[in-house]
Amino acid sequence: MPVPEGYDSAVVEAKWQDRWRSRGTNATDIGAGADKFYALMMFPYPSAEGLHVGNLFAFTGNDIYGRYHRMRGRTVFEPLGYDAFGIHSENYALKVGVHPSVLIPRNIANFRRQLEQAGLMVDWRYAVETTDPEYYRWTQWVFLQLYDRGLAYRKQAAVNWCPFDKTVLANEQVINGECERCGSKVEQRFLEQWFFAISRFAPRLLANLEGLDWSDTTKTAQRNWIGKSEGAEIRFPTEGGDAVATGDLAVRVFTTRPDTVFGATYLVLAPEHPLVATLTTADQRAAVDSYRQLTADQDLVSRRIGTREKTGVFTGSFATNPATGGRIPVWVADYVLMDYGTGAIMAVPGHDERDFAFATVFGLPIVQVVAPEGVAVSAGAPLVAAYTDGGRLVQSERFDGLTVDEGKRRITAWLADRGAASPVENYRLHDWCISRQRYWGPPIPIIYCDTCGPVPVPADQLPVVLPFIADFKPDDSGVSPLARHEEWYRVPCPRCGGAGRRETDVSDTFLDSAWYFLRYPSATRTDVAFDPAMTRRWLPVDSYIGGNEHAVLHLLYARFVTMVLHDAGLLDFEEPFTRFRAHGHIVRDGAKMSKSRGNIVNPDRYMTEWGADAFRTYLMFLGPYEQGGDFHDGGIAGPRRFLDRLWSATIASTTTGTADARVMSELHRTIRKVTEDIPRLSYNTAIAALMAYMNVIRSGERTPHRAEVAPVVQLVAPFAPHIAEELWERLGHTTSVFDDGWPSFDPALAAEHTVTVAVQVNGKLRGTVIVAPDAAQDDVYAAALAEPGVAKHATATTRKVVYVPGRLINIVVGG
RNA sequence: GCCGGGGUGGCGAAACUGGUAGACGCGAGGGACUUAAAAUCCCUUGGGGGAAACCCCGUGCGGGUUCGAAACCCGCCCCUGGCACCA
Repeated sequence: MPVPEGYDSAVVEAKWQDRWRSRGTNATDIGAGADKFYALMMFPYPSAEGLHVGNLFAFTGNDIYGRYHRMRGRTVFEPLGYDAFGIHSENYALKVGVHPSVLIPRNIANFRRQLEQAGLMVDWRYAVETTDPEYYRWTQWVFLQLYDRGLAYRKQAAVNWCPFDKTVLANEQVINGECERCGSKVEQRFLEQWFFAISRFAPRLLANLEGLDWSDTTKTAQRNWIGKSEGAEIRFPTEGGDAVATGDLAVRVFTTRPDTVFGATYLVLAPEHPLVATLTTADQRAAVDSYRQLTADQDLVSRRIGTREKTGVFTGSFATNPATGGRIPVWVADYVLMDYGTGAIMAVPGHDERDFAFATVFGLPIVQVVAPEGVAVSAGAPLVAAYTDGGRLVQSERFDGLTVDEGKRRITAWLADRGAASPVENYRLHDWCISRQRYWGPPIPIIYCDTCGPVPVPADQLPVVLPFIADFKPDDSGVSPLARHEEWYRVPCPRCGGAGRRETDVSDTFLDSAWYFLRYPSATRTDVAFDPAMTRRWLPVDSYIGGNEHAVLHLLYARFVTMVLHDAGLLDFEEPFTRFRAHGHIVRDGAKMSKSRGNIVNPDRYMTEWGADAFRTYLMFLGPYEQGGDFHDGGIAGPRRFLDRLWSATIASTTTGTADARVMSELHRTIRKVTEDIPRLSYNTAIAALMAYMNVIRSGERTPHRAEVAPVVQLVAPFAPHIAEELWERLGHTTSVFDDGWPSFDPALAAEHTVTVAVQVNGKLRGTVIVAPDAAQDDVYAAALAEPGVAKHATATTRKVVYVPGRLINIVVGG
């Protein structure tokens, strides 16, 4: 075999990246091409550290999928952009003392360089940057679409407040109840903030999941997050406090266990519950007020994750249990949350762990009303713990003996007849707070006017440009950074022309990413957010790939925004992502690769040393794409050697004579394997099959025939696009390998002529026989017994024979 | 605590729908080529026993179902990601 010219990845990759640019190979004709395929990848946050191996792993997997579909004849659109607003950029900018408007373009340029070096098939003409006013103008427009439909509203909500820095903190900036920057104790403050009414869409968001081709883990995560629970709302009339009562003084509680109402021995209201003030008696007022003050002062993080020790106070008033008619006390405790259900519960300490703990601390009565099947309960027997399992009702008067499920139905119906209850479905999903008291985000397009109230900025006045503020650090003034920019802050009211003030909050980054996939095909349009025709053509997204850390928030918000725009008549579909697959994560030293863990690896070095193609192939070979893999420097030599072999085999291949029939049969099996593995994202096994085939065509240092290697160049192309282009050209083609189709396999050629059948005796492997794939059981049985190793063990009478054609024969002998 | 994902050679992993466990790669050992080295190529490589033929053991642990289990069922242990008083 002649010594072939070596494979110089640097030269090949530079050459083809140039060619792709000059020939527009990666540009999609989004207005024309047939059989569209929108291959979307979650866009990255362009960090200052640059692209890391984890990003590249994710992008490469999407790129392979996109390139594969292109080779199969579809018009593939693979756009990419940058999610560059948000607290990460802002905090980093503060840390290094460079303004984010300077930092971000620099980071984006670096990302772009790295992404191009990696050989992604991205059509950069449609790149989007969320920080570009031409983009966030439409983010603001999306806000107004929600506002116009009554889906954006303001309400008081708690934020973490640092009294020293005089600023709002995100939950992750609160460490052990203290400000991460100055260490002072963080408090709760109530601010008017903007919310999107996503909870109204909870039933639809849940129901639509059914029809989506998404990773099961992601769907499960969304279902849990939406958190539907069925139960009843039950009214407990109260006697009121001392004050002369007006209005309805009944406490409405939500419960999933109406069957246990006979065991409800007290009520608990959340500290923020509106009835607390009315129900509190003069005797208890001081205690209740100070308890409410205490919970109000606590920061959100401690309130949420804080100790599970139960605290609370008695209001002094009583309610009537509508089932027993008994008089039960009404308490206030922070273990009841105002923003779930009705903000009040009926406490059943016998059958709820939290209520049990509370009742134990405060000496409240505990009554057992459910007992395990067949267990008798005497009224006085104390429970040592809450009994939360199923069983039959006891001490529940006429309902005794019913199962828990029957009890739920019958008791709810019984109470409903008397106007004391109604069946209710409750959702855990909360409305989406989009206000951020920050600088680095798109301003919320609202102007406050003393006479007109909040007025939306008219669409033709968008964007509300984020003003340049050199010093955007929070200061002692206690106002949002944007409020300090006087010329920007003071504007005339769009409605009456009077004095107005701009909203100084910016919106959540999740809003930027909740619609970016709609923007890509229309990224070049300055007159609309998304062009109707282009949107009909390209959406919904055919394949969306991203990290499962966005399984709930981002994916849910994107679905919500799409649903709203659909209802507004702006989109003709209501689910944006037909198919979604979560990729795994690259692990290093036993932990997910992430900035916070400080174990990130910059891919530049590897791409320079081994080539982008080898590095891409290596990353995909590490492990199953949907599970991720373990990054270790050593392994990359294997994929690189594979490409070296592919190179030399292709260069040296001959056109004289004919291809070896057995090699060709193996080739067709390999084509089949790779063709089946790529759509399943089983990239590691596809690569393994290609490597195994290379071992076959080169075994015994034979010179392969061109027909044996040419299809391999095509099969490798999605993984290692540069070398594939180069070899394809050297094979005499003038068009891109990505426009020359995908090899098809011939099932007849791929079929095996003989198969090795495992022979077991009593389940233990005792030999193998080589037979035709469709050999009859009797023939295989005879052949098996002719094997000495088998005959030796199969001496007793054969009782049974199990034959799996092409696989195995198991001879069961003896008695 | 709850909900996912996982546990297979020295290492990363493979195994279709229950059918020869360890494909493919890394590393390691041996050999060829070379003055030598690198590169490349070939062979070996789960553990134990045996001169060999061959035998036994082996997919986190303990049971079970089955002709047959890495895969299914029951009960545990460990690692990992997310959620977190959701009534």
